[in-house]
Formats: sequence, structure tokens, C-alpha cells
Amino acid sequence: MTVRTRFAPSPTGQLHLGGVRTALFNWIFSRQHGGQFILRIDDTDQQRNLQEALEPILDGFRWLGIDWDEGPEVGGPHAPYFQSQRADRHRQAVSRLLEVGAAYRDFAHPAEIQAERTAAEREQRSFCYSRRWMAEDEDQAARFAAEGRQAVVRLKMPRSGQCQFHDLVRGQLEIDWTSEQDHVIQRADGSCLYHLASVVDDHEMGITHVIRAVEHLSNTPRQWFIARSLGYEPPAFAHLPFVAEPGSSNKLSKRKLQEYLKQADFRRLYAHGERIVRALGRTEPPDTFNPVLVDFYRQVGYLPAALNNYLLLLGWSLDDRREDFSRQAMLEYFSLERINRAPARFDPQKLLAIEERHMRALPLEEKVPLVLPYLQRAGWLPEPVGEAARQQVAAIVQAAGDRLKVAGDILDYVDFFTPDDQLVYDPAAWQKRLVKPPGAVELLARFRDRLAAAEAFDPAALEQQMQQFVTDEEIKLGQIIHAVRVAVTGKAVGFGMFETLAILGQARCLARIDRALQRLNAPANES
RNA sequence: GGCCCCGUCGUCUAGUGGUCUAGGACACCGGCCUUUCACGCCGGCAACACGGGUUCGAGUCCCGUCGGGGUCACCA
Repeated sequence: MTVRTRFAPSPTGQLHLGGVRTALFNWIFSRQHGGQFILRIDDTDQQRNLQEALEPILDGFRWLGIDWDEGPEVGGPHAPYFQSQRADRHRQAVSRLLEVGAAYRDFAHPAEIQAERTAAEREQRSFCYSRRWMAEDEDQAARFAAEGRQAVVRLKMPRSGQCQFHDLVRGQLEIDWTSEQDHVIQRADGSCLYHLASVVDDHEMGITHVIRAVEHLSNTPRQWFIARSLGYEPPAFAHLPFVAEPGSSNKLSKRKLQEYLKQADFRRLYAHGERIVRALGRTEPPDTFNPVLVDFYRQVGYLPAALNNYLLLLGWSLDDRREDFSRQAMLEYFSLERINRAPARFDPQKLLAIEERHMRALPLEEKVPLVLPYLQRAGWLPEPVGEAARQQVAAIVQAAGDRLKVAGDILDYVDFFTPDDQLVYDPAAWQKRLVKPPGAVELLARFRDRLAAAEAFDPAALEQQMQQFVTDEEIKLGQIIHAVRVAVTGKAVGFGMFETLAILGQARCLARIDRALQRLNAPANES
């Protein structure tokens, strides 16, 4: 039997972290069994702008490298892959359910059902529909219809015994049928409801394993009943724990962004992203720029492999030491049996830590192309990047080293791209390193002359140059290096000093130092 | 409220009756390295929800309590 799994999002225009985690597990499971992963769109007829709402979701999957064998854009032998286009099949299934007596036409008004429900509540017993307006045969149906009543189709659920099924994550489950209701599967207008549609589509698409969030656990008995009544062999089920929000056990929700922002770690995650997006000159509305949504990480420049890795660890683990999983390793080691049953909290700090590890492992030549689009979108580099600029960016990325945690972090190093006469000085650093220390200006001026005379301008030579200067002047390294840093970058912190000077090059270093000296010698213009 | 699920450091987790004075990772704290920042290295803090059983022995099995969550639609 070929393993076939599916993910069935409704086209909302957004890809939720919890959703992709589910999709990822489905994808891995099918891939490691040499099976297929199917994408089905659980849309409804009312859906407008389907394409617009679908595209971001497909983009998200593509970005993460979760590819689908059948579904939108690629088609497949079980088309259509849009639930709204499968209505005929759903109706046929309803007819069959009616034929075999697993469903009935119910002529009750919603208000009448509601009345029974409240009565049950009042008497403190669990609600169980009396089936008073159930049409046993055509005659009865005609009588109800003559009263002007309209019929929906309800499942005729068992009222004794238990539904027993095996869950690949939770083991054997037994649920009393009495706790179930006669769920509506078809409305009066003939349209079918999700549970019916889902079971029919899964079966017709040959889905063997339904791996989904635990929210659906309580839906399983009715789906199991539908499948069995239709003569299907129910698929294997695996219910994943949900992804919880930071700081509580509630389900992570995209709608609660404002609340999450009160939490320190989450705020840091968001602020980091915001800093990057701002540098690009954009202000993103919270409905798309939201760390609960996958797109956030793409915009900010996380590595898809890192996000995949983190999501994998949300509810699954291999053993007591291994945490880093490449695409290959995921396929090798993943198993449903090792999924945890308890909900896993989303932890921004851990995500960042995983991202850092992946970034560190990435060779320079792969980092540069990730970073270039940010520089271009910020307007710091021309659209076709010349070889010289490319080289310089590579040098910056190299010098940045571990400081570059996400691709967008490159925007922190604006000072390499600003014209020499527009460099902005950090006031505190300027004071501390240039104005306050006695003799700083003179030292800087003398070091400037050494730089001007320098023949080699690579980091090693520059370091030697400065060491010599320190010896000659009988000062400590700290007395000159900080002054140079502020003069040349405007900031108190940055890359290694000599790498920085080398990247800038002799001419720009001199220009910047000269400008700083000029300002230092003209107190009226003090920065 | 009914039904269902879950409960090991702050967080993610390892743990399938003895090797658990409970291991790892992230975070946090201290130290080292150091031209700043970041990295790295060393060390530290820190958990079996509680109560009963079963057993020679329980984080591990059973029952109960408590706590948290999910779900109870003519939504998907």
C-alpha cells in the first residue's frame, strides 16, 4: 500500500505556523515511505478571490520546500483538488448514506432543535436529539414538506456502544457513541458540510494516513462512522498536539498578536523583524507581518531549513541529544511514534538559536545571494550588482560572521553603504572615544597619516600598522582603536577593526577620518 | 457543564520498573577569551503537579485529586 497523506488548508491567504507544522509532518511521513503528499483546498462556494487567497499559501510551501505531488497547479489523477468543485460526489455520498440508513432527512426548524438543546441543559442531561422530525419514509417526508418545512440530512449515529479506533500518536481510543450527535451533513440547499466532504475526498483521493491537529480528535468518531457507513476502510489517524502560545497553554493564534507583544521574548522576535522591514522602508500591517504566520520569517530572512528544523522539534524529538536536522536527516529519523502528546509551546528564543546554527553552517557563497536582495530593496545597491560590489558584500558578510543571524541583519551594516560625507555618528560614542580622552584627536590625526602612507591595506597589514603605531607612541591599543572605529563607522561596536578598514579601503577610510577630524577641530559643529 | 486529551528544569525535551544523587538543548547567572559587539570555551542555577496503591524497588504501572487545554455549529 502506498502511503498517501494530505494537507487541506482553507484559502485564508495566510499560512499559520501550526498549520505548516502539520503539513510538514504529513510531507515527511509520505516522503519517507515513498508515498505521495497531496494538497487539497478546502474552500467553500462563497469564497471570492480564490486565487488571491491561495497564492500566499502555496508560496509559503514553496519557500519551505514542502512540495506536493497532487493539488493546485500540478493537478493529478484525483482532480479536482478544490473541495467546492467536488459537490456532486459529496451529494452522491449523502444519497448512499440515506439508502443504507446511516442518515435521515430531518425536517426540524433550527429553533426546534435549539429548544431541545436548552431543555436538556436545564435538566442537566446531555443533549440527544429526539428525532421527532426525522422522515422515516417518503410519505412522512411529504407530510413535513406540506407543512412548509425544509429538510437537512443528518447522520443517524449509533446510540449505544463505542467507537474504537487506533491513533498512531495516542494509541487505542474508545469513545461512547452516546456522546455524539446526529450531525448535519447536508443543508437544505443541498450543499454539504465539511465532515462529510472531507471523508469522501480523503477516500476518493486514496488518503491512507490522516495526520492532523488534535482539535480534530473529537471529530474522528463521526468521520469514522461516515467512512464505515459508506463502506470505506477508514484511514489511519494521527493526532498532533497543538502549538501553544508563549507563556500559556492556549493554542497559538494569529489574532492575538497584540497580547503576545506584551511578552518579552515574543516582542524581541517581532522587534527584530520590524527593524529589518523598517530599514527596507516598509511598515507592514499586522495581518501579514505577524510572527504567527510563516510569511514573517520569509520577509525577515530566516532560513527555510531552520524554520523547518524548529517546527520539527515542536512536538517531536529523536533522543536526548540530537537537535539539528537537515532535510535529509528529517526524512531519515522522523517517526510518528516519537511525537509527544502534550502541547508544545512556541519559543522565539529557541527558534532564533536554531536559526543561528543553520546560518553558521552555511558557506559564504550561499549567504551572499541571500543578503543581496535586502541591500537592493533598501536601495543601497543597484539592481544588477556589479562584480566589485558583490565582492565587497561578500567581504562584509564574511566579517559579520555570526552577527548575521537572519539575512535581513545585513541591514544593520548601513555604514558601509553610506557616502563618506553622510556618515552619522553615535553621539555617546563620539563623546566617549573622541572628545573626552585627552589627546585622542592628535593620536587619530597621526594614525591617519600612517594610513595614508600605507602600502598594503589588508587586515593583517593594517593590524601590523596599528601595532607599530602603538609601540611608537607608547600607548595602549585601546587608546587608538576605539577612536578609529568611531571616526570610520560612527559607532562604538562593529566587526573586527582591521576587517572593517580593509572593506572600506584606503581612500574611504582617510575621507572619513578627515571628516571626523574636521568636526573635532571645529567645536561649533560638534556632532 | 458533558465528553475527550494532556501534566519531567522558565521553555523544548530524554526517560518504556533498578544503571535517575533525573541527561541534553535554549534561556538565565558567573568566569575565561578579547580592540567593541557577536562567537567560542569553562562552570552554575533549575524539574518528575499532589495523594494513595501495586512492587524488594516507581519519573516509569493502577486509582483518585488538582491543574491546564481541546471540543461540544446547518464553520473549516
